[in-house]
Amino acid sequence: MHYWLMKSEPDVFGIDHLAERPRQTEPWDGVRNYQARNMMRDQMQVGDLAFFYHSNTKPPGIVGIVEISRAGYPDHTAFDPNDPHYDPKSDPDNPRWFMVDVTLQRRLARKITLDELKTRPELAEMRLVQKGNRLSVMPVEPDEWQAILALENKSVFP
DNA sequence: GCCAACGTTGGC
DNA sequence: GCCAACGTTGGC
Repeated sequence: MHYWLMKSEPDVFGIDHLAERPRQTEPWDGVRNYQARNMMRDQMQVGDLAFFYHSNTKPPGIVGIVEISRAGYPDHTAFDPNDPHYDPKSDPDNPRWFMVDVTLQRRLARKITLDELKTRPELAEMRLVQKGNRLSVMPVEPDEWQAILALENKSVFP
């Protein structure tokens, strides 16, 4: 059992989109970063939980929790020349990119913003708040996971 | 829209 | 194997 954080731009695919999908489940496709791929391919397991993070929006932050409902399998969008995530170097016999399926578990009671996470001393080591971080899929330590959940029902950051 | 901080590519 | 050029991410 591992904890994760997964970023998506709400204009492209946000938590509202996930909520509208059949069984509230969707493949997490289009990831084209090797570190992120390795985690999805090798480490994510069915039953793992991940924070759903909205990036490139105002303000960025965590908006929900998803469960990994299918472990790593080839990202077929890499095989489709008409797909924006097409990668000619990936082929079905030797796939380069992998994805997992995520299922919405619940929305958070409120958005926990990046700004708020940055103010918490207990989260100072979190990957998300480190300078220059760009990973779209990253591990979350169990104590960080609990610390973030504990913020959910506190009054909104002043 | 800007741009810093990466990550990838490809010539050499 | 180095590294300059280029492309992308994502906060601001």
